[in-house]
Amino acid sequence: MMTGWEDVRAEVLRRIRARDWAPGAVIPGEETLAVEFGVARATVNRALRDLAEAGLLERRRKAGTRVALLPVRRATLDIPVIRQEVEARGESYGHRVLARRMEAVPLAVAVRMGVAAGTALLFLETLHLAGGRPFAHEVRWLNPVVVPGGVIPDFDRVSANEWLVQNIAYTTGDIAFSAEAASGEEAAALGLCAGDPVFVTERMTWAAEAPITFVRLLHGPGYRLRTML
Amino acid sequence: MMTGWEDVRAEVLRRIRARDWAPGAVIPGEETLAVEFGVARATVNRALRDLAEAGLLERRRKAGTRVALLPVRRATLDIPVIRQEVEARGESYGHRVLARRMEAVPLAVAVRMGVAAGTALLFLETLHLAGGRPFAHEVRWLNPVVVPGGVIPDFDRVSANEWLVQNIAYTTGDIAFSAEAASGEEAAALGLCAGDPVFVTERMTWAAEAPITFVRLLHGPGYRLRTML
DNA sequence: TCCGTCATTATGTATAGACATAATACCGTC
DNA sequence: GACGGTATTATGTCTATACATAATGACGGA
Repeated sequence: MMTGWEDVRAEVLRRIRARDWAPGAVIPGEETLAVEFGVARATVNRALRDLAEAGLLERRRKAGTRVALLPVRRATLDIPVIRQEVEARGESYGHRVLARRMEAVPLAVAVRMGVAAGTALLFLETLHLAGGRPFAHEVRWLNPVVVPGGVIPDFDRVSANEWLVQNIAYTTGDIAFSAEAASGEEAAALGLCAGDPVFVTERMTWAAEAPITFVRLLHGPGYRLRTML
Repeated sequence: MMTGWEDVRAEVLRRIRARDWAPGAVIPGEETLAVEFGVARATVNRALRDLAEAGLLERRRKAGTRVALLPVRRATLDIPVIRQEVEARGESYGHRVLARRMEAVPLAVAVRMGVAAGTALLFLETLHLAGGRPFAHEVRWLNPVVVPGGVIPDFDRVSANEWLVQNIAYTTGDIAFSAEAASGEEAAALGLCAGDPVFVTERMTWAAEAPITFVRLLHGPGYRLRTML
């Protein structure tokens, strides 16, 4: 029975997979489908919109809805706070602040953050532990200007990661992942050998056009970032 | 003026960021907000649902809507066909099939694919080129059973990646990313030295409970997987 | 033939009203 | 006080209708 927008979505998806509707072809309009399925147009709209958001349909006003020719698969990644990530593995979380000082940002970071080269920002180096063993190495530049009240904690009790999520949360930003060879210092911190491959996450965070923080997070071998399609 | 669900979403987001509504706190109900904003409840619902999908609100029937305590940031990754990815960089795409044969799957792959150990699947090894230079090295096991008509092309003209998207598309699956050291063979294919860090993408694809394909994709240094928050 | 204008059309969104559902909170019983 | 059933309630969804918007395609003038 076709009672709900998820049923409509399932049936539309079935027809796409079964090639009843060929890739690139225009599918019937919402009104037509609504009549066929015996539901309101709004219900069909909800179903088709959902499939369009997933990248399987392409919709344009007046032009209609067509099956995506080369569907770009869209995966959603959850970016948890590191403590949660560790605890989700059933291990105990801990962290050690290795460095915390005001420092002139290197050029590469200044460019990424959109601040003048040589600007002094708070530099933080932290080691995240899972079950007492190194889990991730974090290097962070934090813009002290944007902190409400101007009071920045020492991050001994709450990691910068978690403190930021709770205090400057609801921001925008971008993330990039890559593989690199660990430098001598990085390797030492993570208990690896220099040159070992590390999984690098670089994240830039903004709040209302103001740069908040730039983080570079290193995970040793064995780390996997997972998601469902 | 509060005329559309995006305006409602913007205002709610503003209040969350401004801490008018504290993290963890219950916000007013849909009906209340609808009256306050002068819109229908369905409009408020659309806005709040959108923010909940983004991970900023948590909604439960009867319990109401509350501001997420530790908002898990949700990033959406687009997984394009490799040819598109290369062409988007302004480089010309090409690929070479290095191996194509029926082969018993290794245990690790059999487990991941959910087939009996030793099952013979189609083994493919491909090198993807960008501007004539190695871009990615692909190792793939493909289940020939699921191919419509049973006819599998030689993938000389169209890469398996693209052929699958067009022919067995609209599937489910999962992806994992990691950093590894290149083996001698892998390094040779990509023009690297053994032990160099490579960015590894492993993807398992299913269609209606049947395993379709397992791919292991290696990108050399310099590759970055990017997304917006 | 080319080009700008305008009617057409499919999707996008808003609305009021209704019922469904899940989960809490309350209340009575033991 | 502990327990279990039930009323209450906020969200989830559907419907019918209406208008908004964008983009196409047809038409007509230069």
